[in-house]
Amino acid sequence: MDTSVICPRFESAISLLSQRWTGLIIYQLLSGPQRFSHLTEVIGISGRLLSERLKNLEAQGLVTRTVYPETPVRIEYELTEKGFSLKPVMDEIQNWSQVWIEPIETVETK
Amino acid sequence: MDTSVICPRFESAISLLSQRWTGLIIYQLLSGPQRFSHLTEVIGISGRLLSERLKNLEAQGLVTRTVYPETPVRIEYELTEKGFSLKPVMDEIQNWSQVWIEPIETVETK
DNA sequence: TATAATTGGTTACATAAAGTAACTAAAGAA
DNA sequence: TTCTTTAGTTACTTTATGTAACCAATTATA
Repeated sequence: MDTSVICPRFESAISLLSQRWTGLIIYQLLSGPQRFSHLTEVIGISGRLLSERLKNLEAQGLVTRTVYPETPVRIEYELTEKGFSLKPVMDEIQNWSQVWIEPIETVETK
Repeated sequence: MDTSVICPRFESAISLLSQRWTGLIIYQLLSGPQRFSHLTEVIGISGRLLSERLKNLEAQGLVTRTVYPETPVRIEYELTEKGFSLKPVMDEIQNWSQVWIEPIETVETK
């Protein structure tokens, strides 16, 4: 009987990316620090879940949260080195999608 | 106001990988055709969900299902070219995990 | 002074997805 | 006939996600 198990580190990494929205958030932050409200608009995620995901990502050291006490307050989320180093992963997903996903797949008119 | 939207093809690809277990199933099948029961054991997924995921993957052209009418019946799941071409994505996730994930990861995604 | 506007959230509740365990079909073996 | 094996399915519980209303802090406006 084959008792081999999938590499725990790989499993941990993929469980991170398997969480809904997390991949998109990281992908979006690759283009630079962004505010909470901007992320909700661009990604199409609710405040509730974005808040939860960003807290997780912060706790895992992928994202930093910076408060700028302006008026109104500005809070920016930015990838750490750990977070930014997922760029090659995102690039490969991008490459794959350009080759294998139809352009008109899942295009909605809201 | 910034009306830019994330690339629909990328979004489609990442929504595929964001589905729980899907990434692990593809990763596991990269090492060759495998049977239903073997996948459940190695991945640690229930029959119910594995069945559902494999149907999805087949419908999306990532996996093929082959019946060998032996005794007992043998059914093998195998990546198509489309499925196998996700290898570079998996490789990059693997690379990242080796660098950034602790061998004994204690951070939970709650 | 009271009201409004803006950002960055949180709360409460409904719905969808995932986890669990028992069950089934088919087909040959005992 | 009953048992075993593979490959699932069904019924039910628990968890995650979607939705919309609400809140706190801060400053501008009537």
